[in-house]
Amino acid sequence: MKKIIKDLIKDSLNKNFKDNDIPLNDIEVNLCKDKKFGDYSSNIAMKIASSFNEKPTVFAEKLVERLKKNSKIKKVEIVKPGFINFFVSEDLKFSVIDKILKEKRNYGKNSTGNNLKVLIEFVSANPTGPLHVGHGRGAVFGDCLSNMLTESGYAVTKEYYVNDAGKQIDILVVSVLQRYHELIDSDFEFSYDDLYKGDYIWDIAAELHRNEGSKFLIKNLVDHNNADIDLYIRKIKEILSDREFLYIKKLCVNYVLENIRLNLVEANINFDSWFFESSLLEDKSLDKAVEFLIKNNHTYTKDKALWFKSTDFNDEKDRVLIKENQDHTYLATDIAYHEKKIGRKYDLNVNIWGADHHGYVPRIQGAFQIFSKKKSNLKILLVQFANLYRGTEKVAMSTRSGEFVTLNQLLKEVGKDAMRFFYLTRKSDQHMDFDIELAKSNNNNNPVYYVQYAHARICSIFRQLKKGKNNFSYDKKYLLNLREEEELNIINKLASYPDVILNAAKKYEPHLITNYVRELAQEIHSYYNKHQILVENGDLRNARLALIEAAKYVLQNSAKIIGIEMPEEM
RNA sequence: GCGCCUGUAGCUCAUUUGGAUAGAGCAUCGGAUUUCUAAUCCGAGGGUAGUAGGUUCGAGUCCUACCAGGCGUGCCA
Repeated sequence: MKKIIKDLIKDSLNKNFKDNDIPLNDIEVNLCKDKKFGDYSSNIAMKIASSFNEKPTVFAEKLVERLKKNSKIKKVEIVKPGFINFFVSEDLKFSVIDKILKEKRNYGKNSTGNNLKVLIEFVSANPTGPLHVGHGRGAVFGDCLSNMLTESGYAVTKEYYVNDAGKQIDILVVSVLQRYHELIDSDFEFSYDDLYKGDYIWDIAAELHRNEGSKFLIKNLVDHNNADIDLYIRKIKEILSDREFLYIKKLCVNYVLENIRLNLVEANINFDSWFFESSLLEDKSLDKAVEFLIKNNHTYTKDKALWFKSTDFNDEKDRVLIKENQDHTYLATDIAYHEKKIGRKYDLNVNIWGADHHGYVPRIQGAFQIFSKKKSNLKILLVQFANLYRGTEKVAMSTRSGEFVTLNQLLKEVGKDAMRFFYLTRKSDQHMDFDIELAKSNNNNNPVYYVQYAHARICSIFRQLKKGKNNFSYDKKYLLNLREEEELNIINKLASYPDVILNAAKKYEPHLITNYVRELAQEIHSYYNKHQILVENGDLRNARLALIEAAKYVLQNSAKIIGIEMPEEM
């Protein structure tokens, strides 16, 4: 829709103002909030009149005079201080319904992505425990963003980066080993400062015991009792063989990761790819990446540690890659991981991180730039935290106390649809409050049901139709019967859908879609309440059925992007 | 201290790359169903957009300062 008008303006500018270098992408066309200003407006005259030494209104006059006659546009008006307002012909408006009924599930798709390869990395939570609600927002955001970009013609790969090689995993292994010993001999009593103490640790220990019996019993394993955790880990590694330790580690990671994967599937999030940090060590990518940095003078040695000169890339200070004890930091493997990404030749890389990692951005962007040797095509999106509430009461969340609400608990309590919708109603860079009570309420407070109900009502009308003796038959000419204000409102809304998708994908803002679908539902409910669809007059009835059928497709299409169901009845 | 993010109705949030009269939901109050599902609709009240300046045809949106909150600022991950 917008494009048609844009093209018209472009055409006029090109023909009549040849000696200009107006970037044609700058032509802006917007939906009018107020009907009296028409359907669409452009501010182009106000923007560029000054460069022609003319008043915006005068310039607009000239521009409009020379607009090519077009049957799609009914009327063009100029309003001070220089808006050009377009009134679209009924015929063109109605054609949207025709288009939707033809395209069905494809309505709203666009090809701006041009089949470019995009890698979206998100969640990537350490496999040391179950996902909690803090991960939920980023997870749902990333998934919806993937859907949006797919809808816009990108070839999207969703990837989870698994940190299965660092110290945290060793701590997980040690935690499990201690529980394993307690399981075998109840006389054991360990302290768990700095270790993981969630119930799932027992489960993994039990699994280990189920599979291997008492094979890994360490006779003289003593409580680490606040001893340095690194020393404790090293000691256990000395007692067990490398193979044994690796075996237990794999078992732990697999257990936790499978749990995470299942949680995500329940939330309707499916990853295409799981990238393991450990693979960077196995295939020497880490060493190669570090060597490359050294060779190209991006590092220096200080205090027996190897530092990355991240200050060259607007970081506040330089960062350690290899510690004094010769262990690598997470930054080192992260850099190696991103080096790998470049080698995988994606046209665009998107990382979705929690906002608490924002300090990490310059480092990774810097490293990425070094390895890609050209303009960075890495986009790092930060998702703010969500505070969890039960009614007015804030739910405390701390990993320390082990008192965090898991994503799975949230899923069970509020359901997949409500959870996803809620997470997506706010702009991602905005802090948000997530009220569990509200999300699971079965009433009009809940926007998910509001939207789903609109769909169910439409379905219900078609069921009702089947019961009667009439059928729905469609012909474009029936549409001329749509004269009610509410009908035109819905048509306008339906017409703007592709622009919403386009815009949301361009700005990486899924909330535009949840907002849209809520607005559409509102128009549908208003219409439903005021007007009967199944009227006696056959032509009118068919026109109205065509309208709500089209609305149904748009509801379904947006629901698919949001990742929620659209039930036929409620 | 420094850096990043945020501040819009009583509450939770929108406001389409700066546009026309800043909009929804919740809550409050008043109405609507013999009719396709009332998980719905219609209406009312409610605003110095944190504060103060600046930029321009035009600012909630951009810039500066200050105030308030969140996060970051490890040889942690």
